[in-house]
Amino acid sequence: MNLQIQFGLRVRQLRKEQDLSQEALAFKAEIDRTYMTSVENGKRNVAIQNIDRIINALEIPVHEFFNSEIFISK
Amino acid sequence: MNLQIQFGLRVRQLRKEQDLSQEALAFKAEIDRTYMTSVENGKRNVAIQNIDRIINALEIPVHEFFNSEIFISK
DNA sequence: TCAAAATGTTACTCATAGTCCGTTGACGTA
DNA sequence: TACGTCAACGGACTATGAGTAACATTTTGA
Repeated sequence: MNLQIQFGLRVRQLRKEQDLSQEALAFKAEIDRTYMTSVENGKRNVAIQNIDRIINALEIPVHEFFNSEIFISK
Repeated sequence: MNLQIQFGLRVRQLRKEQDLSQEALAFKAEIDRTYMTSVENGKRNVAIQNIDRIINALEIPVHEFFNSEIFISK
């Protein structure tokens, strides 16, 4: 389980908690809907600028985003 | 202050704490020496696979890497 | 049950991530 | 004056991420 996969899982988790569709979150983050899909599914080697956009769209501090069981189970 | 800048500062902070040169850390992370320089200086839109490599080379859990004042000062 | 909404997949272009070669300057130390 | 180490930078190059369109599939709720 690498960080790319974990990142996608965490995005999906937080998105669901906020009851947002992929499209709605993608809109907030100003990225493409299909791109968001592939990010959540761990298919993309996302760069830090897009990581930043996504985390901001999820309205959570960076350190809280990464403070999750998902990132602890190495 | 965006995540790209913050990431570079945090890498530099942890590298210094471990008394490593940029070259030594780059070697551990299996990335280019000159690339490490530009990452630390916030010049690069690093992708998550390289973020993963760098954090692993720093031998720190992901959630601890991001649990720093650097990332709190938005 | 079936239309609409949400999600997933493929395939493509183009910008840029990342590498590899080197140079320069700052800073010790002898 | 040399000498070594380290960090920053640049040019040229290749690999790959960003971004999107078109279509397929799954999920949903009435």
